[in-house]
Amino acid sequence: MPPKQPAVPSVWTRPRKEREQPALSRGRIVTEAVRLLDADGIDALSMRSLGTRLGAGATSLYRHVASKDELIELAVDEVFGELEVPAEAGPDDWRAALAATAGSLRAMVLRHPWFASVVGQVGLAFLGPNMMRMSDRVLGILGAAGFDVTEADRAMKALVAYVLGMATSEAAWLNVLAQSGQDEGELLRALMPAAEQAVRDHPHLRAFYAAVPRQEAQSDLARRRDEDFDYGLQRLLDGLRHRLA
Amino acid sequence: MPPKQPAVPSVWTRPRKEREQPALSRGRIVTEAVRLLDADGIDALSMRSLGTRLGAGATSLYRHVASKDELIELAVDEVFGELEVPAEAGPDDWRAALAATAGSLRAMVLRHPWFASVVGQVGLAFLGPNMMRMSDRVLGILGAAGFDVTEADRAMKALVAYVLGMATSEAAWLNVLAQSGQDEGELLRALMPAAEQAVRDHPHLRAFYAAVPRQEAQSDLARRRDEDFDYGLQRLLDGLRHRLA
DNA sequence: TCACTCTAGCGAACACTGTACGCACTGAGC
DNA sequence: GCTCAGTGCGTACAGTGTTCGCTAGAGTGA
Repeated sequence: MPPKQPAVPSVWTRPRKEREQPALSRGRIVTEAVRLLDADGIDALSMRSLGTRLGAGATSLYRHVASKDELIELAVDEVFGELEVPAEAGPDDWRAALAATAGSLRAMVLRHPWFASVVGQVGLAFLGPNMMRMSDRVLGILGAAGFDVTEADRAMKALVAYVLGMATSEAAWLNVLAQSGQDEGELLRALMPAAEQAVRDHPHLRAFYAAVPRQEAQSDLARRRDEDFDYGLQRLLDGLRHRLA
Repeated sequence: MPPKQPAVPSVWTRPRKEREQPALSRGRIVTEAVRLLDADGIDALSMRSLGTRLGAGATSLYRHVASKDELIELAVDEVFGELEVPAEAGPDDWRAALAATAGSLRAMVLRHPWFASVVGQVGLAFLGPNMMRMSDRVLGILGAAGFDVTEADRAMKALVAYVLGMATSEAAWLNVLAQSGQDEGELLRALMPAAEQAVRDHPHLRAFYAAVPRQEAQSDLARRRDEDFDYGLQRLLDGLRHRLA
């Protein structure tokens, strides 16, 4: 047994585990889970690893969280809190407002690459408060643009599906990239021979591969991804505008 | 200890494991994996459960497959083999061809609901032969429609992103539905009170909820999903056509 | 026929996983 | 002081993916 604490503990010699508040809480757990996921990816998240990060045992977490699946749902909604959606828009700037929303959503996914690997499991069936807030705003923007209720809902679903689909595949590529430990250009060049081999019997794919420049700086690769994303987004917005006219 | 086998085994009492051919093969493993996934979902797929289904031990699989992740990638590409893409199309029917492709892709995902939960992990970084075949054809259709190489690639990415995003969220909902064991209408009605509660502070969401009919037959629910999917698809195709004009 | 190599399959083992259960402790209210 | 609810944790269980070294048989060449 260690000796008893002095009656008046100094700031330097206070008990290591200062039990100020309940110490563990849903909020703290979820925040730390997101931190862990961001840093080390989905495979690194285990109840034990998260517990030790919080200075707690693994099973203590279950007092605040029903299961690992629920924890992940909470982490997903936590991340949705970062989303920036214009509070409202008029019939003239709905397009800009939606584009900004889409950009913010994509950036959110790319900031948290693990998001891609769980979005399919948790689906959007789980309706966290943050996600509801953003849905409501997007519906508002579309309503102000002139869409009726059910069409606004469909337009929103389409936008979200496009952005998540696009960002998901980007994030999956970034995950591969991170695990390879290589530079993006290096990795691309390393994969090139296999790709050229596989593409031999596919004329259109081959034509595309032939057209893409062989050596590109990192910034060019990133810009190309931005353009890829923007292209489809603009086509979808064009289609929606055409619907209004 | 069970008694030894008789010296001359009859047809009825021959060793259970008749070793005809190599018995295990990459192909057989992948096919059975897809069957298992379709029947019992992603959580039911373990190397041991798959092994026993094939009348083999878990570790035997590793002679034919490098890891569980690789197995899943193979299963994904196997499923891509079901995709039906028109071999070619002219400048007048590219839109119909793309719509058919999109429908086939969506149907494929819904036939294999586990697909949604792995598509984010494996991404589209993995380029299996079946997926390359379909990419090549889609690029061909878009090229014939009048898009240049890089724009065709962007259009294809957008289409696939939209369809997968949409189908993924549908499949996730279907997964929840299947696990609940309830009828879709029942489950919706069961969730309604919580949804109305959560929606209280969100006027636009509330308006949408108010507009959706309370009691719908299963066929109506399915038709509504089809329409949701079609709406975004048509908007995207509109945007692409507008780009050509 | 023998000896040799090669390979598919397997059993045991390892390091982990998510989670159920019951005990220990703490602080609040009476 | 006593009770009681709530918080944390140690142990345990059933299961995971994967490694390693063994076995039994097929194929090959002499």
